[in-house]
Amino acid sequence: MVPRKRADARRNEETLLEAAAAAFVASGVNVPVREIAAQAGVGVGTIYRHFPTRADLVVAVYRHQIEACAEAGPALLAGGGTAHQALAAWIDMFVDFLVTKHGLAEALQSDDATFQTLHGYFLERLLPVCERLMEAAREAGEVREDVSAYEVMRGVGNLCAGAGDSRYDARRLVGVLVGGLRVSA
Amino acid sequence: MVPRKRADARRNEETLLEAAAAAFVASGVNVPVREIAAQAGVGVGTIYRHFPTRADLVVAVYRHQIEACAEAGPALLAGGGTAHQALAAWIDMFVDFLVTKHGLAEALQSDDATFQTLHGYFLERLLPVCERLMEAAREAGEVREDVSAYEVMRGVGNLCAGAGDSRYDARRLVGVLVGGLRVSA
DNA sequence: AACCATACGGAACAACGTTCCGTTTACCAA
DNA sequence: TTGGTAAACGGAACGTTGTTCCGTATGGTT
Repeated sequence: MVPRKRADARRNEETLLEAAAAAFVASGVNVPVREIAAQAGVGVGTIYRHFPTRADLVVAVYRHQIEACAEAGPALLAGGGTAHQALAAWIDMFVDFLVTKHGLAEALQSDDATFQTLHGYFLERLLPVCERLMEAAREAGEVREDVSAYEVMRGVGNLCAGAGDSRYDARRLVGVLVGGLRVSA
Repeated sequence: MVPRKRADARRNEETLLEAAAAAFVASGVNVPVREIAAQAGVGVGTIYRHFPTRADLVVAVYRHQIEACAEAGPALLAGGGTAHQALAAWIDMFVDFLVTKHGLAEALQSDDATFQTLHGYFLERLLPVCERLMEAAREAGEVREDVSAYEVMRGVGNLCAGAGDSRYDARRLVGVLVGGLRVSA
C-alpha cells in the first residue's frame, strides 16, 4: 500500500542530492538553501518538501559514507592487531570523513535545533560501533576506564572542527587524544 | 591631545558592558544585539559605535579574565612542580574560563569573519604564554616535540565546545589530551 | 479527455546583523 | 546664562538568511 512517488518528485530528489553534494563541497554544509535550490533548478519549497530540515539533507548526502564507517568497525576488530589499534584505525576513518566535509564537524557540535537530527543520526549509527571497540580495548586493559565512548566521539568530532587551518593538524591532535586514552600502566 | 569622551558616552559604555555581561551569561555570546541594546536601554546604533564588532564586545567583557590567565602562566612555571604539571595547571585554568562562558569556545573556533578579532586577541595574548610553558616542558623532555602550542590551544578550545552536555565532561577529555602530550618514554 | 491528488515555484514572513541619518545633548566659549 | 557645535544617540530601514504557505502546474489514472 505504498503509493509510489510521482516521477518528477523522484527526479527532483535525485537532482537535489547531487546539487546539495556539490554545494556542500563548494561552500560547506551551511550553504544557503536558496543556493542549493538554484543549483538544482528548483524552488526552495521543493527542498523543504523533500528534506524538512537541513540535517535530513546532510544525512541523505553522506549516508553511504556513514554506513561504510559503521561497517568498518567490526571488521577492524576482527582483523589482526590489538583492540587499541583497531580503535585508533577506526577513529582515523572517522576523522578522514569529517575533515573532508567543510563545516560538518562544526554542525555536529552545534546546539542549533536544526542539527539535532544530524547529531542524533551520527550517534545512533556510530556510537554503538565505538562502544564495541572501546569495550574490547577496555577488556584488554588497553584504555582508561573513566572515559566513555560518547565522550571519545564528541571529543574527536570537536577536534575535527576548523580543519583547513594549515597550522592545525586535526589528525595529529586526535592521535594525541587517542594516545592519551591508553592506560599508563 | 586626546579629546576626552563625553560623559554620556562613557556612561553608556559602562552600561553596555554590564548589560552584555549579563546577556552573555543568560543567553550565550551569540545573544541578539537588539537584546543587549534593550537590556542596556540604548539603541543598537550605540552598541555599534562603541563596539564595532561583536568580538570587540566579547573581548571587552572578558579582558580581565583573559589577562589573569595570561599572567598565571609564568607564575605557575615559577612555582614548584614539573613543567608538564605547570602546563596542565595552566590549561585547567583556561578550560575553566572557557566552559563557564556559553558559546565562547564555539565562537572561538568559528570561521565567521566577525570573530576573527576574537580569535586574534586570544591568540595574541595567550599563545606566547602557552609557548613558554610548552617550551619548558619540551626542554625537560616531558612532552612530544611534534605538537605545537598553537595546536594545543586550538585543540583545548575545541574540546571545550558543547560543554553543558551532562554526558560530556570537557575537563576530563582535555586531561586525556594533555596526558597524551607526555612522551611515552 | 478529464479529473485530482501530488508536487512545484516563489512570494511572503520572521529573525537577525548592520548601516545611516535626523535628532538630541554635553561641552565650551562668549 | 546663553548660544553654537561637534559628539553621541535612537531606531527606522536595508540585506541576508531560514521557513511557511498557497495558487498553479502536472503526472497518473479512469
